[in-house]
Amino acid sequence: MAQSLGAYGQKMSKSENEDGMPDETPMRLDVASRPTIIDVARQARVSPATVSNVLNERTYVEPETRKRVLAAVRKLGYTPNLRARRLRTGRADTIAIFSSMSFAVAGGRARLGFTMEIAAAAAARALENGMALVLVPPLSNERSPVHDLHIDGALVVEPLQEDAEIALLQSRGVPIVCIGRQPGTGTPPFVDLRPYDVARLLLEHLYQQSARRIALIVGAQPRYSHLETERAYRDFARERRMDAIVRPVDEAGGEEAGHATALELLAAHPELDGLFVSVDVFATGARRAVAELGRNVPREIKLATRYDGIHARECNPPLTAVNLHLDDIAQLGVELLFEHIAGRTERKSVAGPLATLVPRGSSVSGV
Amino acid sequence: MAQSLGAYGQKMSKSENEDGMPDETPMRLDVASRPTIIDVARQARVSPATVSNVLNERTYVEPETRKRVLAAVRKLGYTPNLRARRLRTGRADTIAIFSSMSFAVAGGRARLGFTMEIAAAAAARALENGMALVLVPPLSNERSPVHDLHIDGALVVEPLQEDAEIALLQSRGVPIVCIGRQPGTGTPPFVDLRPYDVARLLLEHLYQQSARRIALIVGAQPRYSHLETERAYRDFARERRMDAIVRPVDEAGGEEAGHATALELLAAHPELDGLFVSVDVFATGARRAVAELGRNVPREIKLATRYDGIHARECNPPLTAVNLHLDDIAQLGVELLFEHIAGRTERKSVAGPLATLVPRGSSVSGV
DNA sequence: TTCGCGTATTAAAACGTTTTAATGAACTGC
DNA sequence: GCAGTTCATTAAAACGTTTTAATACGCGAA
Repeated sequence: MAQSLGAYGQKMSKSENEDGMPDETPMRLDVASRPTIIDVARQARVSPATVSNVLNERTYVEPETRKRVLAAVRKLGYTPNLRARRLRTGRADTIAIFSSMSFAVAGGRARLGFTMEIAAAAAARALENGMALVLVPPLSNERSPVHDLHIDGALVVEPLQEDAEIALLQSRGVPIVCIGRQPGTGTPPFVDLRPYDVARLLLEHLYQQSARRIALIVGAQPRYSHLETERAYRDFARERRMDAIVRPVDEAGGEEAGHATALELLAAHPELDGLFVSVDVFATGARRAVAELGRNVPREIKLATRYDGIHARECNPPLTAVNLHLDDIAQLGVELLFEHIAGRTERKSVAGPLATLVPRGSSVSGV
Repeated sequence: MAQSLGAYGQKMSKSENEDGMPDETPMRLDVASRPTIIDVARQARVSPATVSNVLNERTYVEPETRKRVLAAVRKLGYTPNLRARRLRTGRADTIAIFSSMSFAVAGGRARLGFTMEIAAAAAARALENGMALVLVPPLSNERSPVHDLHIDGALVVEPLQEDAEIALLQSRGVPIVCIGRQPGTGTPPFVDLRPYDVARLLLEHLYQQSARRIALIVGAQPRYSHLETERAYRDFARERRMDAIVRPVDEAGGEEAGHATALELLAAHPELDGLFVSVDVFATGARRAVAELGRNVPREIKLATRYDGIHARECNPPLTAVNLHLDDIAQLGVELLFEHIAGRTERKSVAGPLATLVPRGSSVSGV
């Protein structure tokens, strides 16, 4: 049993009960300042520590005491001051999302869709767990204000092999989870987008649609998805005894680069009947090139891309792609990040859900 | 002149100078904990208050003292602990961006582009001013964690007339700036997207391309842009002695609703030769409907939409639209918000930049 | 010499939590 | 009936700043 009514009870009965005369507590004349944990403690005739213990479920507290505290919390409409809590605990209740591709620059609009789709889902997930998600544009100058951002962890979308953001975050000891593995060694934990499987899925589909001479147009940057896509393609080509024809293209070139590359490719290899263009902006450019050359899609040439974003859907004909289930991916990423923030660092990676094929008019007739 | 070397100087010379024997300061064995303002003060032989004054330029401090402090800051690599600063000052160094349309749900993808384009630009702007931008998905349940988000201000994108988010924020006294005016009375400060001018611009363009019977498909939700678009259209029709044909469509219907509405509209009014579809997803649906009816675009029917997002660009033919200069809009919004946060609440609105026409194949032949 | 007086600096309070160590009541077992 | 234990609760310290009120110094005037 609890011994009852210490100093707090005493003070309490003097200053807060029904008598109209608050004694030492100065009258609250100031504008609606929020009640503090001390106000709650007074109201419930316990110490601030007990209130804290009730709210954070850190210690066993007598059911009756707990009830008094909760009643006081409700009555006063108390919500803890996050700034104070953060100072004390050192937490930030915030995670950030980084994209190694510029959020706003041209060509990046495609990526913008990808990153932002993840960001939106991650924001929802984070908020459900009482964390805010902040958007971090790429650091421009050396001495960027990003440096004194206070975050508990970071999500990094499809990082490059030598990623400046990641290096910076690691040097600050900030837990990181990548959406898509970082190439190279010492990679941070990540959600596996399974780019190899995705590429195989799309290639098998093209083959099944009777494409027999398939070329690959892929991003030139050292991202895991690009590297694995190429590996999957080469494996596929070897198994099918198909010439491997690969064109790496700088991502910054955008649709125009895809267009130019496809033109060159089809001139050099008129026999092609399939094009796997793994970056969606390249794919819309390639589709335009095919049209200009008077080749029918999908009858003469079948096209497929990876990310089923707006580019793929709005193309004409719409592009066969895969649904990567980015909202699930984002959720997995946030959960993994929370684990690492909490110090449970066992899981180094999580496999994303199986991507599902979305067959469209660019590879299937009459869809 | 400053009197020199009080207690801080004394302590200093004992514990920190070249002698290898730190006296009372316990040896720092713990892992790289960041230097505090007290460490800096010791190093510079001043009080923490002086360091604070130097860094915040709040008081005149003797040039020499200032120099010592700055040197100490550099030497120790001191950066202020934001959590402590925020507790003391009550600031959050954070703004949020709200969209009244779901970030993630289907149909909202269109809006996702719009909101996210603004969010990306706003994030960059905010960060330059030492503020973080957090993404806030729409509040789902009554008791959402959004409630205890700590922010200094909020950006709200194209709010509805009775906007739950805005009501909540206002009740908490959070400064708000809307991107696009809120309909009704008591509207928060806003960046004017000038929807009337935008609509006029597009209608004049269609007219100039010799469309003479133009109908309007517009969002049914009470957003300022929809209301003003309709007003502009009616004014335009009256001036040109044209029948006003308006179809309000629920935004949630997405492309399919646009498609259905256009079919109905063209059946009821076969004489139409122009369609102003102000919501981009509706527009792609409408374009599909026109194609199914065997009417040529742009020869027989000219199409235009408002937001030049990916939908408009990837349509076939691409849709005539306007460049709203969302990055500039975002910048203006952030600046206006900062003013209001700082208490300078004179400016109630800012006019956005003039939208510029982007003529495309949906209204101009051979573009 | 003394008495203000302006001023650069500082001591100490305050912000509102969480956490650690202490308290003291009740209970157990001898 | 007393030492030892358990356990609910609490006092007080701590987190690292900013801000307010006080301090001590130099200087000019009386």
